[in-house]
Amino acid sequence: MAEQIRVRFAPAPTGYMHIGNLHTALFNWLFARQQGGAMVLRIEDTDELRSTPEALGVVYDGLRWLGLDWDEGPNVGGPYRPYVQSERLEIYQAYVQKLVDAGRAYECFCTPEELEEQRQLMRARGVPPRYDGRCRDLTEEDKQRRREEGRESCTRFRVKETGNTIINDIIQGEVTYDNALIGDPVIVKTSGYPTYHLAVVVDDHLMEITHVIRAVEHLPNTQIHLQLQQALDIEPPRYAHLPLILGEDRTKLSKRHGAVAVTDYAAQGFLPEAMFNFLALLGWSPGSEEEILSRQQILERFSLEACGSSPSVFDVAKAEWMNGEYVNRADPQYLADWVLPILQEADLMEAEPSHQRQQWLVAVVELMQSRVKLLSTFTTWARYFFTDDFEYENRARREWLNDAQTPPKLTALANRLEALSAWTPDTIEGTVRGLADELGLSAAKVIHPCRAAVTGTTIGPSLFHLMALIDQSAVVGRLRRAADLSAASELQPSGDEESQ
RNA sequence: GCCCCCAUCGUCUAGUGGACUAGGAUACCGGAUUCUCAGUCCGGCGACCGGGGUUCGACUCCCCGUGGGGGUACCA
Repeated sequence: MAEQIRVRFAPAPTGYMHIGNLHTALFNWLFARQQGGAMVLRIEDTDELRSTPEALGVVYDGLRWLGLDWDEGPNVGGPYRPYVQSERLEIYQAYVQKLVDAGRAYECFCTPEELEEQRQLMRARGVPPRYDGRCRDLTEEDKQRRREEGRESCTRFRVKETGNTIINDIIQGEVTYDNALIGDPVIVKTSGYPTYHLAVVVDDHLMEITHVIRAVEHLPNTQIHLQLQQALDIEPPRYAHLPLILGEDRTKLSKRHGAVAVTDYAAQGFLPEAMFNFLALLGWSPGSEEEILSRQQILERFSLEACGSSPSVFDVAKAEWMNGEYVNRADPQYLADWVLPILQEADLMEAEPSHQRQQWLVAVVELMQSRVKLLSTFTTWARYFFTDDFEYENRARREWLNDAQTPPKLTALANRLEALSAWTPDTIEGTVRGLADELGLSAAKVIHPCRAAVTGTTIGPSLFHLMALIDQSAVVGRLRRAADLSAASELQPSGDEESQ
C-alpha cells in the first residue's frame, strides 16, 4: 500500500522569516507536492518569551509570496488541529505523564545558576558540559524539602547512559552519536511549557508526519528525539536534514548578514518565481546544465536523494542575475503590478493611478525590463520617467553637459521638439537626426547631450522611445533647464567623482 | 574543550573508478555592438584542501591531517 506522505514546515514565530526558513519550507513543499502528499504548517511557539502573534502573519506572507500553499495549518484547520503548539499544552502533559510513569522523566530543581556552575566546572575539567543528573534519583523527601525551600522545578527526560544512537538520514546518511555524551534534556520548562524536543516528537507523531525535512542544525537534536520516540513507543518518521545556507562569510545566515528577511527581498524587487528557482538550486541540482527552471520543471525533477549534504553560500549577485532573467522574460503587464507598489512607496506614482496611467506604466516597464535586475531599481535608473526632479550624474556632466557647445544644441532641439504636433518615437527621431544633419554633426553628438539633459544619465534604453513616454512639455522643459544650467557652468562634475 | 557534519573555479554546482585536457552558471576581465550600458553577443581567467593507502587506474573508495560549519540552552 502506498504510504500517504505527510510533511510539515514548523517555524518558530519569533519576528521575521529569513531566507533559510523559506528554503526549508520550499523543500518540504516540493517533496509534498511531488509525492502527492500533504503539507502541514505547524507553529512552534513554545518559546513564550520570543514568540509574537504578529510573527504569524509574517510566516503566512512569506510562504504565500513564494507561492507555497499548505493543506493543514492554524488558519485552514485540518484533522489534527490545533496546529499551534501553545494550544496543545494538555496534549503534551499526557505524554510527559507516560514518561514519568515509565521512570523516564523526573523533576529537576536545579536553578539556572547551579546549572551554569555545573557547565563551567565540566568545561574546566575538559569534559563535555552537560547536565550532571543530580536530580535524577531524588526521593520524595528530597523533593518535598526543595519545594519547601521555594524552589521551582522543570521536567527532564532520562536519556540512556550507554550505547549509541544512530540516525539514518536521507540526506546526511548514517550518523552515530554516543549516548554518554549528552545530559538529560529539559522537556517541560518551569513555566509549564514544553520544550522543542518534546513538542516536536509528540506533534510529528500525532500529526502522522512521515518525513521530517528540516535544517541540519537539528541533526544533533535528533538523537534526543529518537530516544524520546523509543521511550514513548512511537515509530520515528524518516529524517532528511538539509544543509545550511550560509552568508558571504560562510557562517549561518542571520540578521547581521544584512538582508535576510524574506520581506527584504520582496521589497528589493525580487520576483517570487525567481527566488523559488534560486532557492531550489541551493542544495539541490536537477542534474542537468539548465538553471532557469519553471516551478513545474522543478517539481517534476526534485528528489531528496539528489540533495547535497554540504552547505551553500547565498550568493546575492547570482540571485540578482536570476531575478534579471525572470524580469526580462516577464509579461510587462504582470511586471507592472509588482513595480507599482515599489514606485508608490518611493512617491513616484500616485496611490490610485488611472487606467491610462497604468497602461503608461506598462509601456515604461516594457522599455526598461531588459536592463533591470531588481525591480527597486525602477526608482533610480528609471526615475526620470516619473519626475523632473533628478540628479545629473557626474559622467553625464563631464562628457556632455559641461561643454560650451551643448547649450545651443539643447536650445535648438527644445524649440524644434516644442513645435512637433505628434509626439512619437519616429517624429522625435526625425527631429533629432534632422538637427544633427543641419549642424553637420553625427547623430550621436546630439543624442548624447539630449539623453543627459532629459534623463540625467548616460545610460538607458532607446532615447527616442524613452522620450516618447515622457510628456512633450516636460522634455522641452528639461532641455531648456539643462541648457541654462550648462550655460551658467552649473553642471560641472562634482569633486567627489568616482574614477571611471 | 568535546561531539557531529562538510570539503570540485571567489560563489552555486555537474561528476558516483577509465568518457576529465574536470563541464555549466554566476562573478570578474577583454572584444564586438556606434544611441549610451549596468543591456546583448562572443571570448578569456579560474577548482578537484594536503598526505598516505586500496587499485592496472583515483576528483570519485579508505585512513590521517588541515580548513570550514553546526551543536554543546528551561531557543527553536
